[in-house]
Amino acid sequence: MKPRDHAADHYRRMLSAERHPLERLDGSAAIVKCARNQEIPTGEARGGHWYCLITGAVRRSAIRHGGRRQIVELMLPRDFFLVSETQGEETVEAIAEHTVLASYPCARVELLAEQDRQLAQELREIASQSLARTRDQLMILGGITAVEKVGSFLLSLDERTSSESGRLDLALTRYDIAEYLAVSVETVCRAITDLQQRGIIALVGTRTIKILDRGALEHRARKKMNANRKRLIAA
Amino acid sequence: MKPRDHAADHYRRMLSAERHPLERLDGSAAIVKCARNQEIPTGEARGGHWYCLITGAVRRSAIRHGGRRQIVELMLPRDFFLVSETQGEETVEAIAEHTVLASYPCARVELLAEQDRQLAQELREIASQSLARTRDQLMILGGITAVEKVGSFLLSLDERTSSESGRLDLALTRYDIAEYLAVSVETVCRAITDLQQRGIIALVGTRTIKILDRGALEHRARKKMNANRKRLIAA
DNA sequence: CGTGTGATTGATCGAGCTCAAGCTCGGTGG
DNA sequence: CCACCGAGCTTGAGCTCGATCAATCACACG
Repeated sequence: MKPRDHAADHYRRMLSAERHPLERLDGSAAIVKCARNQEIPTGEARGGHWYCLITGAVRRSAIRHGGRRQIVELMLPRDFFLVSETQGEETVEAIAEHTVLASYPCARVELLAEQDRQLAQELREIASQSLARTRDQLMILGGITAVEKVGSFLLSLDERTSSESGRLDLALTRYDIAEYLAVSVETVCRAITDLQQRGIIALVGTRTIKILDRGALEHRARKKMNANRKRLIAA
Repeated sequence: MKPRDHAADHYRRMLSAERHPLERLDGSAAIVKCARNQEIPTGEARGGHWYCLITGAVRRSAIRHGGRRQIVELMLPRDFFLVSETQGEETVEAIAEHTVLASYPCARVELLAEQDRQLAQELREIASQSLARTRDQLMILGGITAVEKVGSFLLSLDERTSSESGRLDLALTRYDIAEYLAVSVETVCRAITDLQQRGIIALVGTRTIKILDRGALEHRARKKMNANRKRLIAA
C-alpha cells in the first residue's frame, strides 16, 4: 500500500528518520524517483546537485577505451554524491528499480555553507566519505584472485548496509558487480558459486546472500598453494 | 653545490614560483625534507598536517590481508595531501631520495578557512583533486591486461608531470609501480619491455622513459577485440 | 507461448603469478 | 684497487586462473 500523493512526504520522513549531514536542508530538498538504468538528472542549476540516496542504489560509471564500462563509485542508501553538468565522460545512473533520492541544489548548499560553519564541516565530511568509498573500491580491485575481489566486495557491501537481519540484499545484477570489480560476469558467477560451495556464503535468492563465515571472506582465497608445495617437496 | 643554511629558502622560492592553493600560507609553511622510504611526519598538531609536495614523490599505502602492500595514492610535485594521526592502517612515505615538502598545520588552515571564503574554496579544490587522483588510479587498475595497466599508468604520470622535454622521469622503482598497479614486479618488467620492443616507448635510463606513440598507449592492449566489435556492429 | 534479460556452467586458451636464476650497479670493507 | 655484497631489474619455465566463446536455464512480460 503505497500512498500516492503523499509518497514524497513518506520518503521525507525516511530521510529525516536519522541524523545526517545536510539535515537542516531537508525542508528544501526535492524528492526524486528514478527507474532502473535511468540517469540521475543533473538539474539545470549551476554547479549541479547534491543528492542523498534514500532507497535503491546508484552507480557512477565511465566508458573505457575499448568500450568496456567501469563503475567508479557505488552509492547506497545514506550516501551523498554530487552530480554536476561538467561530468564529462561519466554517467550517473540508478541501479535498482525503485531508487529514491533527496536533491539539494549545489549553488544553494554552497551559499549556505559560507554562512554556516557547521554545514561547511558537514560538506567536508561528505567529501571525505566519498574519498573513502573510492579508496575502498581501490583496495578491493587490488585483490589478486577473483574470489578475493568478490569476497571483499561482499564484505564491503555488508559493512555499508545497515542490515539487521544477517541477510545481505545486493541491489546489483551480476553485470554491475562485474563492472565494479573489472572482471567478467562469468567469473563473478563462478566466484559466488565457489564461495557458496565452500560454505562461506549462502544464496537465499539470486540477489540475496547470507554471509556464513566472515573470517574466511576477509582472508586468503588461496588454497592451492599447499597442494603445490606438497607436490614439489614430494618430487 | 647546495646552499646549506639557505636550502629552505631555496625550496620556498620554488614553492612560490607559481600560483597554487594555500599560496597565502606559504609564509607560515615549514619546509620538510625526507629520505627514501622515510615516513612523512604526522606532526603533533591536532588533525595532522597538510602537505604540498615540492620535489620527489610520496606514496600512501596500506597492507592488505596476506601481507601484500597496496599503494592507494601517489603524490607528485604540486600535489596536496593530508597526513593525520588517525590514519589507521595507512602509511605515508617518501618514495624518492630527495623529497621536499611544505607543511601546513591542519588546525591552522581550517581556522583560517573559516574566515576566508577563497581559502575554503581552495581547500575544496584540493579535496576534489585528491578524489580525482584516486579515481584515476581506479580506472587504471580496472584495465584487463598488464600492458594496458602499465600503459595508462605511464600516460597518467606523464599528464601529471609538467615535463617540458619529452622524457618522463619515474621517481618510482619497479616494485612501487607493481604495488600501485596490483601486479607482480616481473609483470611490470615484461610489460615495459614489451612496450619498448613494439616501439611505443623508449628507455632512456632505467627510470627514465620517452613516450613515442601516445595513441598506441591509450588504445591497444587488445587485438582480439576485432572479432567482438564486428559482432556488436552486426547486431 | 515466444522473447528478452539475467544467471549459470562447460571448454578452451592465453595472460600473469610464482619460483628460479642472472644481471647491473653503486657502495663498502679488506 | 678489487672482491664482495645487496638492492633493484630482467628473463625463463611451468602452471593456475580468468577471459572468451558457447550453450542452457530461470523467469518475467507482452
